[in-house]
Amino acid sequence: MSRYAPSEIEPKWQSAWNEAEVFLAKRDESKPKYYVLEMFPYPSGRIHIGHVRNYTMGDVVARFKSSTGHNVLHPMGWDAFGMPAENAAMASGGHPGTWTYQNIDTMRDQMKPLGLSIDWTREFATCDPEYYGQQQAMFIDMLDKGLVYRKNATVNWDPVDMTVLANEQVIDGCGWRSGAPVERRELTQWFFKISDFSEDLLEAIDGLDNWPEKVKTMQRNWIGKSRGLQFAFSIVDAPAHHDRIEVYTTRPDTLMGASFVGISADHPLAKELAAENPEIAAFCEECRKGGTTEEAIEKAEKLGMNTGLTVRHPFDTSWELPVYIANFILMDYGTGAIFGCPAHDQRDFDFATKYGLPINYVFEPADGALNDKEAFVPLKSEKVNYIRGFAGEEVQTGEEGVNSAVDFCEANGVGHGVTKFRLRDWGLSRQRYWGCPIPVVHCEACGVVPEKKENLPVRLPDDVTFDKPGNPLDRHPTWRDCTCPKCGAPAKRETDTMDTFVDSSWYYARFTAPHATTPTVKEDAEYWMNVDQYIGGIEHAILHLLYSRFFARAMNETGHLPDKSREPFNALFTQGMVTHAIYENAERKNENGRTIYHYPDEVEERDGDVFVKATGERIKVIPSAKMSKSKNNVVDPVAIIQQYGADTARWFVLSDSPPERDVEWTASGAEAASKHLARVWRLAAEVGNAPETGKGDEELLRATHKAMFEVTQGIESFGFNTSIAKLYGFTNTISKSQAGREAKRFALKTMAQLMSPMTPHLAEEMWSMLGGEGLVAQAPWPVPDEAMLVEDTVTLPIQINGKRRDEISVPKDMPKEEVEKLVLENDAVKKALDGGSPKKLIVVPGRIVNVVI
RNA sequence: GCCCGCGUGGUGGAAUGGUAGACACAGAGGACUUAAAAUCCUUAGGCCGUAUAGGCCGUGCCGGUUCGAGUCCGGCCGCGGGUACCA
Repeated sequence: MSRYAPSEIEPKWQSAWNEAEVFLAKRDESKPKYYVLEMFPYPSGRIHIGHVRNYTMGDVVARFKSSTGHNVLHPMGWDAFGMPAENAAMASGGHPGTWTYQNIDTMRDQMKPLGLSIDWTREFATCDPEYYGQQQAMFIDMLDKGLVYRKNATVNWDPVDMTVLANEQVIDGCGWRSGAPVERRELTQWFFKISDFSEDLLEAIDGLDNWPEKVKTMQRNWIGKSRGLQFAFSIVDAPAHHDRIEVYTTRPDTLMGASFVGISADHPLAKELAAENPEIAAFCEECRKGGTTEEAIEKAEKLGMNTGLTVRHPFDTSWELPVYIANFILMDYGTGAIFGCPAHDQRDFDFATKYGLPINYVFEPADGALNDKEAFVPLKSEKVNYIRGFAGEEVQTGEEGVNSAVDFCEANGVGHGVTKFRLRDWGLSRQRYWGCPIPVVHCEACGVVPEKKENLPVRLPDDVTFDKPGNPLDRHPTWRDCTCPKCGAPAKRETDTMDTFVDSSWYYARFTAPHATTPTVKEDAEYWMNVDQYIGGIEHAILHLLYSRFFARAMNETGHLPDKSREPFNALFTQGMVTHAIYENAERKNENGRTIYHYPDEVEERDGDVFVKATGERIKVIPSAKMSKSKNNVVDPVAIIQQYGADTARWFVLSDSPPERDVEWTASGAEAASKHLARVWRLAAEVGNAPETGKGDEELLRATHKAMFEVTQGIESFGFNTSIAKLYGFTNTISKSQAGREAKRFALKTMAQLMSPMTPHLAEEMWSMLGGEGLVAQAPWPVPDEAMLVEDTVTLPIQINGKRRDEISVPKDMPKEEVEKLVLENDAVKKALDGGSPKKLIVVPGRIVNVVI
């Protein structure tokens, strides 16, 4: 072979690894274990470049850890339940399962050529009955422990299709298929009691030392611990059943600025009033319009209706406040009722302005004047001057004001201080087919009864159709029919399936014993857990990671995970997303009136405008968005792999952009990556041409040790792009070096090792060409000799008043005084001083000198 | 709306509070070649300048802290992610 030929060497080394079972993970108490996990993919159909980036990063870590003496577990599986499979079945017939397993086969075939160091014997899909049956077993254990319960919750209801919609299926407040305005409707649903763990989940964040600060901040805010006051307003001329309205407030210090009380349209009082008053009933209906997302509710126009009722202010019974029903108050949070203080809350301010309610300022800036055109909402940590305060100092922080107000109210019999969390219980019911069936039975006599464990898995039926909207399990002629596990009487199965977040909340634990007949196996979980390095997208910062943290706790309490695994991920790295422009057809919609999106390779650019190649239709380009199948802006890496090889693709996705940052995908550069790898290969192939000994052996040796140090540092800190930059530099050094054969051979063998996590096939090829022993994948990582890293002289830049003017070269450990002397003799410095002496002379040893004049 | 990020040459980006632009892409110029491909070399933030002299400006915008700010603090602007049924 006379040139770099990835299509020949890549399959060759992949077989060599397979034969040597290099990536097979076996328990081995003699070595420290290391569990690397990348968030498993949804089998959407084809891998995209974001997958390549994600899994290559994990592979670099896995291979690096393996060569530093760790027993590595690096598995792969499929997050296989979910809506797209049902959508595909609706769009083109067929069964979601067939679609899913075909996608998995395709994607596995696309991934394997990448040469990832994965133990494929542990592969599973969450839609395998073997997996979801164990999930059902855990559900039953959690039900026994009181961690699961049923209550009412709101869903998006499509009144035309008579079906529940996912938030994604609500577009501009309307159902995606019917186009009808969506309503919020209550349904009895299953919940996990994640709120039992609010405090624990919050406090334990402090211990997550190797998690990104931003993720921890987001989780803290999401859990949202707040201290406030819960108290009741008594109602004037109270209707039957309701003499008081219980409210919760985080700002009791603003009680003297209250100007109205607002209740949710789903509040029991609102419902009672609606029953007698058609106008109120109509308004409550109006409030239920629109989707369930926080965003939709927050952004919707704030509407209220005066109920005609009034309540007494707790401090002054002659002061009456009107009671409004308002569309922005959620029954799910707090008590479903608030008091409004327009002076210090912008939303309340807008509401008060709209409905002509008074605005009474409670405090003003400690220095400066109020602007009464808007609410005054300072940080809670900021000192303010209370002009209508009732507890604590006149000038105090908002936080102090709140605490004094709670104490005062408690002392005066107005409610009590309570701690609340924003975090709500996790609703896991889905009215859909393609998910894990909730293993319970509804019996007329016994009520809700869990299925017997020996009857698990409760399998999804295969004979289902998707020609009608709604849940096929509900329509199935016989699947629901069963007998009560308790009394044996005829009963009906639950038709709700589980949220797919349940599937992904414990897969990391299942990988430690993927084919066991219990959810986990004690010894395996004990050995392999926790995940030492978890890698995934920042888009999962809250939901997936929080649910997983909860689930690990629940599994611990039901005996499926050891105590140490209550926090399952020791270290987390959130890689950036690969983004790409979205190409929206500007001239045409599809038959349902929906926007048409085009794939990147379907369009072309002409004179600054973008057109569809086939039809010439104009395209509206929406720049830089997360790659998403529904927007068709995914880039297929298979062509790159076929043209240049896996190593080029791997090298390319790691180089240039820092792993944590989003990257806008551009295809230019793959060619250059390939050229570079060919150059490195050539250097290795030509090493024999070098003379026996040469000039610069010592220099090359030093450069080699420096490369070991710098590349290792990059890998350890997830700076793969900088590691690669150093490898480019090292390549240039070798290429220019006049050193002899042995020095070059050593440099290139080191190069092979340092490149092996990123371009493992090329590394093996070089290793074997250069006479390396065994597989480079199993060779120990090169460790630099500290003595070779020390530089004798350093270049010190000289700044004058903070601007670089000159530089001097001095021995590395020259004392400060001598450096100062040298600096004062420097021409540029002398010229600037003009005979005078400097105001200040700053010498930072080994770094910089600054002369202040 | 709210929470969390990000913003540096034509482009991707580098830079423990210490020489801004490493390393690369695209570009320009050159060598080799009958030619091309491949390869190698040189060059490059902007402005002024005959300039490898010298000077000024420069990390989204405005201000602050510091001997020194891309980096820390405050306020804006723009973009991205999440917002509990997309995964």
